[in-house]
Amino acid sequence: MFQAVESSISFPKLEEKIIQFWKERAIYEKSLCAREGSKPFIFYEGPPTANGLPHPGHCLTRAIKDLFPRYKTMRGYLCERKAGWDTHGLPVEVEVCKELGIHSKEEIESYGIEPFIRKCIESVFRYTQQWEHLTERLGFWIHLDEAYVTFHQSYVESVWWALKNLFDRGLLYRGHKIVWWWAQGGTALSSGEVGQGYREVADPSVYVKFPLLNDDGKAEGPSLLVWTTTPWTLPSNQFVAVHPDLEYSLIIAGDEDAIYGHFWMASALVDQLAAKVKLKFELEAKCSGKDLIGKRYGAPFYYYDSKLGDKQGHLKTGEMQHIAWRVVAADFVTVDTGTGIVHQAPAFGEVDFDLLQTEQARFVDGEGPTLICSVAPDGTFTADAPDYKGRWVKEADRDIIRDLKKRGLLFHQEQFQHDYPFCWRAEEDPLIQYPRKSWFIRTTAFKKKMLANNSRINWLPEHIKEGRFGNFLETNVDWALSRERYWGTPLPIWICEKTGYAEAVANYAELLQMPGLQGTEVWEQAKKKDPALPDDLKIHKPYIDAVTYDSPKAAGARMRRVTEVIDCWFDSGAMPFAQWGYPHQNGSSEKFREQFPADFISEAIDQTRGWFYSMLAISTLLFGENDPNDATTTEPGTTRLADSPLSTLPSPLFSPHPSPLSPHPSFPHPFRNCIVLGLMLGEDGQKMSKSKRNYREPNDIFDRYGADALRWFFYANQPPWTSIRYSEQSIKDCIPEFLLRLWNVYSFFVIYASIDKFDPAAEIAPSTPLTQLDAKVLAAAKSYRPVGERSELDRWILSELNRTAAAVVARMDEYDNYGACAKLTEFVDALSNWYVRRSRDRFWSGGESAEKSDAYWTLYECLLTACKLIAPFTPFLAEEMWQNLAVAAFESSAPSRKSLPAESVHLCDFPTGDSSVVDAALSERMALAREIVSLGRSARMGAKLKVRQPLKQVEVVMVENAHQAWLEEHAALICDELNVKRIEFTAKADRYITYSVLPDLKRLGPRLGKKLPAVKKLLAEADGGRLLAELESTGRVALDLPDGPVALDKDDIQVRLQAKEGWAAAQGKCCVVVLSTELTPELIAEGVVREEIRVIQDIRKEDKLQFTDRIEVAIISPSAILKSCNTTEGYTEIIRRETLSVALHTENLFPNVRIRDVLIGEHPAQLQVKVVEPSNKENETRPPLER
RNA sequence: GGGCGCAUAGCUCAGUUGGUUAGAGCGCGUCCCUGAUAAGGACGAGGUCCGAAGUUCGAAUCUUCGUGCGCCCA
Repeated sequence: MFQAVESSISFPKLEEKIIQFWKERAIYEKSLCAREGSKPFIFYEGPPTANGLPHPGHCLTRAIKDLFPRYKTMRGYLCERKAGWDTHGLPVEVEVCKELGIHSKEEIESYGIEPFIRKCIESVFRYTQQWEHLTERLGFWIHLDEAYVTFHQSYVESVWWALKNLFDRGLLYRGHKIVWWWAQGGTALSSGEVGQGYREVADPSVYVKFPLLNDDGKAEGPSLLVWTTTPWTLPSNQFVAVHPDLEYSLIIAGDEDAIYGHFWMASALVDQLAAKVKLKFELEAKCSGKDLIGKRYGAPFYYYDSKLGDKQGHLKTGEMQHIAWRVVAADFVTVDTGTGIVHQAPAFGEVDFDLLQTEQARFVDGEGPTLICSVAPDGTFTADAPDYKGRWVKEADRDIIRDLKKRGLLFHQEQFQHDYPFCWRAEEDPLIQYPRKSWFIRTTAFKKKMLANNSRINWLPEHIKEGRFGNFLETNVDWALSRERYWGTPLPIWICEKTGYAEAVANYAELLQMPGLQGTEVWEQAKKKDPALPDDLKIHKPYIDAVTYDSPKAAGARMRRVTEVIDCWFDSGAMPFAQWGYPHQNGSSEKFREQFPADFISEAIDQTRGWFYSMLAISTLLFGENDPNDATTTEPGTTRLADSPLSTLPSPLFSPHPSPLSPHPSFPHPFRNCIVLGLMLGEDGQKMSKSKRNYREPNDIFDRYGADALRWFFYANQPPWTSIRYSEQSIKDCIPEFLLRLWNVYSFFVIYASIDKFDPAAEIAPSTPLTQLDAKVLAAAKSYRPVGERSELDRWILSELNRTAAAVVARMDEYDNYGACAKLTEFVDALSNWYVRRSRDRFWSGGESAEKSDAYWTLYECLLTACKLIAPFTPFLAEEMWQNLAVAAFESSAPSRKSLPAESVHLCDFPTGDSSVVDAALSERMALAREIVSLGRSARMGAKLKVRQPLKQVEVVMVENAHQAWLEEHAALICDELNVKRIEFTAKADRYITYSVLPDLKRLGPRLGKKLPAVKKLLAEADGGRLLAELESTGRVALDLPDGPVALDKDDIQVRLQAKEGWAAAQGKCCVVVLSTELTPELIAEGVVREEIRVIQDIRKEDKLQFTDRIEVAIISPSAILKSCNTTEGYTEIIRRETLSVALHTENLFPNVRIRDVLIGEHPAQLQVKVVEPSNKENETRPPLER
């Protein structure tokens, strides 16, 4: 038997109970064991950082990550879920700095790297507990206790292995990178930090003349006019850039008194500049940008002139060319601002630097231009620029401009408003772009492969593939890997202090084997001093920096580790193999091979250039693809300047550490399907932020509404990739809309099943295997009839059930949770608002009948299947229902049974739908019946006729009569729902309606084209009835258009019905429903009887009577109709039966019973209700009286 | 500044390959039904489908431009 269902349900409480149940019974573990040996479904967890508190956005990610593994597990796959934590990186350091009240690198160093790093470890796990609690509370099943952690030695060594592989293949090299540099703090800022610091400022903007040189190197003729907002970069000028396809003009600028300039500039900007400087610009000549390329000009400052002014180098083509102060071509030159001639100082701009590299590549090695930089890392001029030595660059702007003016090079000067980044930690410090030595991964050499890999990934939404992610790969630049920081995976490269020879080390053990090893005692002593020090720290800074060994290249020289750590995105991107400690951990090769690549990952869209990229790049570089024809090529201009002597690129298939993945896996890897989630915004549409308090703490949501409500909100309210606005109301609404509606059906079932002692256990033989408790199992029950023998309503809902299951499976297999949820919502609505509603009489009927037991078996099956269907979505509710409907139902008979229903719904197989039970025609017909009912109600509304008032008849006019016969057979159902005596289907009903004939535009559009509007007009104006008659007799409708006749057949047109005025009628898409409004005394009396029943039932409820309590009723009224109803045998019998009254008194009131003044319809009455058999145990469990 | 995305009812969001009267839920209003009852249903009001131009017989849907917002990158 079933356990009684609480009348008021608290989902949060229920969920806490279920969590305990899962834990005690180890259900998650069992769900894995049950699938041992099955096909794997591979999931990767993108590691979150636990040094901040989780917010609702994290719930979304975790909810989606939970859904598909649960679903796939129920579909029979083995889906292991290994958690992970991202622990390195700048955000951690920033948190610690905040805590310590410091922020510069110097302050960190004076605090001490060793204690600083220990603080980092503490910080990383500060909120672990909250994260773990959230994970559990949300119902996200994942192995937290086996989580991979990016700072663990095993993990770091996997990263080292990967880096050594890349290094040995020449893919990891040293070069320069232009970074946003905080000169005062001596630190590069990450792009996120730079982005925070933009503000609008006015900077000096100068137009400067660079005189062109003739063949003798003399400045005689015109100049080039360049524009810049950073005068301090002019001393480091190396080139100017023009666009080869733009038109340039040679201008003489002056007024009546003098000529102020003779220069080239882009033609498109001439008028604008002339207006600005209020001078007359006389056009002397025009040329194309191409014609300027290669021309030499005089450097704006002399500082490097003596060394480089006349210096030439050999081009790779064999010719000679000057290496500096030359016009070069560049696509990035525009005519938006400035002069179309762009000053290039490669030290202080990324595009400028790229251009320098392109130039370098044209020259023979060693003969090309090198970087000019007259600024020191602290942002002051070096001795290279003696006039300004030691002065802060921004502060020197004014004097630089003055100097240019003095030398006649300044053409114009103004203030320029633009956005410029400042340091977020020191608001007054502007950032400058500055070159730093950096280590790079040569990802550009794998661009084609990454694109090929990407093209085979199933991205959701699809536009990510060609859009954001594809574009990002197209503009790929080498990955700047190193960070001049402290808390991160140390770059495992040791360099000979004498020769510069470098080598990579794959793991700690390998390092310990190195000749002449020294420095490990630093770690050992620290550990001795503090045994609590985690061993994983020994391969971190500062300990690892102390480890040195003999150089193989120079006797007596030491190999020392480079000081940098690496970008923490490399850590997380290495997780496909690093999570197993591959290749050094025992068994890691097998594990890696088995769990690679992932079938499914999901993160938010901000991970496009983060985790999604780092995973794809690392996997593509390390594991490639088994395609011998796919040679890699280096794209010109995209590689960085390499300091390392490795200039030739070995094939990526070559590896000194052969991969155990042999042959190399096919693309895509390391992930096949990726759901890119939208960002979750706060209640106000802004980014969620703690200080704005525009969202609620996850725990608070769980306590108020429950995890199922939150999950359903995520899955069912919108496709997961739209940005979701946190909406408390929407989460709340999920409860009545879905959870509670299903719960009500479930509770209805249990209430009636208990009253009627519907007991599946008593009917199914002990030997029957019960595990799945699906239709096949239920069929073994004694009173279970084959679906085909049941009523239409039963067949219909079972058809809907199986159709829904098939549809949900189809959607979920395509990772479309939103579509799947829509199907589930539709089914629960059908079950609740039509099946149960229409079956209520059968459940309420007394005694036993085949129809009643059909209703139980049907609803039972629907609920059992539904709780499996919703299990991945709302796992708690599903479990609660299963525990009662399946587990508790068979508990009492358990000892005698061979098998029991699955211990948990999450151990069940996911229903896929039985197509033999699906009846599409029936679905269509029932939908029609529902529409007729809906229209009937609408017509009643219009005529102000309450549903409780019975009517004589309803007439239904149909557009098509295809389903008429079926509807006639089910007239009773419609009559009952509409409370009418008779239903009539009318083919021709010119009395009630007019016909209009509409063209089928989809069909006729391509055929008729421009004639269509005329056809539309003719049909609209014509008499629909006449056209239909013509169609019926001739099979077609002939129309005379101005440009010739057109014939339409039956398929070309659609018929619409329109109810005429004056009838209680309502029209829908395919029919019109007309009510008969005539009321006879009998109908009125019946209406009164129904009113009276409702009033008595209300009182029963109000008095909290048991369902089965018998009552006596006394009613006294001056109303003749009421009196007559209450004394007419036929009516009193109905009243007594429906209200379980043993007697209906109309003469006297009872003494000592509450008298109620009520309105029965519009008839006043005094009414009393008295229980005749007080409720007791025996009474409660007794079935209702024979009624 | 560049790339990508979004913009539909008061709110949260759907809208399949272009097709006739653009939908759902909530909220609001008017009612109804009711022993599933702190549910359920019907009806109504509420729309410049962000704006402009274009393609087309026909545009919320396709194209171009613009505006606003978000993310990523500068």
